[in-house]
Amino acid sequence: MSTIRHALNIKREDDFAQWYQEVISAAGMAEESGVRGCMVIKPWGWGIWERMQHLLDARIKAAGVENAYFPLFIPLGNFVREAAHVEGFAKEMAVVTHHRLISDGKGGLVPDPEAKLEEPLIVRPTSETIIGDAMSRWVQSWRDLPLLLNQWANVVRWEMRTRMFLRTSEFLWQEGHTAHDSREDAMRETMRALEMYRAFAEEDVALPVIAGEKPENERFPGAVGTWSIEAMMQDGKALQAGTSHYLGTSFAEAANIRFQDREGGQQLAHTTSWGVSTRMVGALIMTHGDDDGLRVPPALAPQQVVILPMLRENEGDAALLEYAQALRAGIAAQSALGEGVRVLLDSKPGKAAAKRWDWVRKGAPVIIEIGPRDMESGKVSVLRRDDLWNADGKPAFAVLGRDEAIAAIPGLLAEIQRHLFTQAEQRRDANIVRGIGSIAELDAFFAEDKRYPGWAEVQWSRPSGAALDQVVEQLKARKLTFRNVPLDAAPADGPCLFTGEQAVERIYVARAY
RNA sequence: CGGGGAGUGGCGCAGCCUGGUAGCGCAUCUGCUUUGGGAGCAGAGGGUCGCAGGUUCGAAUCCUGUCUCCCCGACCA
Repeated sequence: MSTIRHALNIKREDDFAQWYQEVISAAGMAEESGVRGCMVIKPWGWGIWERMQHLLDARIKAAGVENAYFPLFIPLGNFVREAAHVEGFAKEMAVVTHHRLISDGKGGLVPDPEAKLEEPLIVRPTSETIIGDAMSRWVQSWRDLPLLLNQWANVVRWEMRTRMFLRTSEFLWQEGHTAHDSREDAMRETMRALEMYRAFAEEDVALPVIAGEKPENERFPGAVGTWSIEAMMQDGKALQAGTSHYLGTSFAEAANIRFQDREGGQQLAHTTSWGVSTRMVGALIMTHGDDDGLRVPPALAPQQVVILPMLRENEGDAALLEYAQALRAGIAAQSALGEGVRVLLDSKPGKAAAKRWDWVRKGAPVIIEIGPRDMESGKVSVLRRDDLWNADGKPAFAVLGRDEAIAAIPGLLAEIQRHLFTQAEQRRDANIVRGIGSIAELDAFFAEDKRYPGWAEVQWSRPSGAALDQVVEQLKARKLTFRNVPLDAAPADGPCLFTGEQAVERIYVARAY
């Protein structure tokens, strides 16, 4: 019944996976690189990641954490010291074995057998070991603690199955690494990072998340405890959007991070690590994207307002451009969401009506079109990307006076930011089921033909070891996973869904990326 | 890494079975027309058919290998 002609050729409900790729391509975010699992991030995708970096970096620094940079290559011997950690990553490691190429005599190049490295270098999959090595030198006394470090870097994990932004062989992230003089202080930092991620996701990415503890089987290799923020995508699947780990003293033991305490004794430091990656861009797409492309929350939009003058390639253009430039200057002088408004006057050749759809696909929050008639009457036509269509299937332009529009921009951007969040939050909350009392009810909720199964919050007795493995197998047979134990859940008040014993807490069950 | 599918101008595809020096739509460029909204008509440019071998007088097409992508599993942020 819809007369809307969407900006994309594929709808979410027809093929969510294809739609996801179409958004990335149509919005000019990234493309294939020819190297397995690696992507070229194009300016619009990079601009969004840069905004994420900027906002998250400010939060990291505000917590007193300092940025540093550690090498991409890690000596193999350095890496092997923490057993569980190594076992977790060994099967997906890229290894450098040579430092020179020679001609193969057939016009090609091969690694020079004479130039074999004595000790292979691994390409970092994460930097606990190499940062731990530095920490062991930097930490001598209790006065050196806490040591709070972060680095922005690329890492490589040789993944079997890759998807742009969600799981690439090389990805970009920040990894925080901290060392503390006590379990309590390290735990405080672990939870601080988790809360920082929750605030970043919800306030900046407009991504509603559930912060909680991962079950034992989902812990980071070598960690004592792992916490995550989990977000629901538009196909109902869960996506882990950030993690924070309390590593206990095992990494300190492996790297020999010891300090002299106030009484003169030697103690092992307690360490943490926490990270958010380019995967967050994938979360943004699958949360805010629609059948017209991406919708970028204003806080993350490289350009928040795009002005499109309706140029005619005639003598009237100069006056129209002047009118548009005055609008641009007026908007640029405004502040929204705590920063100067980022506004672009797109005066490249081409019809405004055609260029409009490019910016719709990119998801610029506000698009303003100006024609000669607008100019004559001192008006502009404003289009909100988060609310694109009128009931009649036409773009929902609002015609405002130019000064009126300039004054309205800060409030409009804040409203779009809020609207994207509440829209996602309502969709998520509408698709969480509580009070599931049996496996049969769980199966019914996740029935195959249901397009949008969402999540189930169930009560459980927190089994461990083999008992947990058994439950995990039960879920795996249903393509389900445990997500996390939410920090703010109601106390358990019934039997465990899996063991029948008294439940001790609530945990989310969902399909996951 | 196992099973399935696919790589042909920027994008989407046809041609392959039955070998004979490449085609369509969109996009691009030029001209004319149009001009408050995703323009119309005409013309033009652009591809050694993923890569490497092989069969053949001749390979996008047949054979072998290899790389990359997509879907489903196993694995993982």
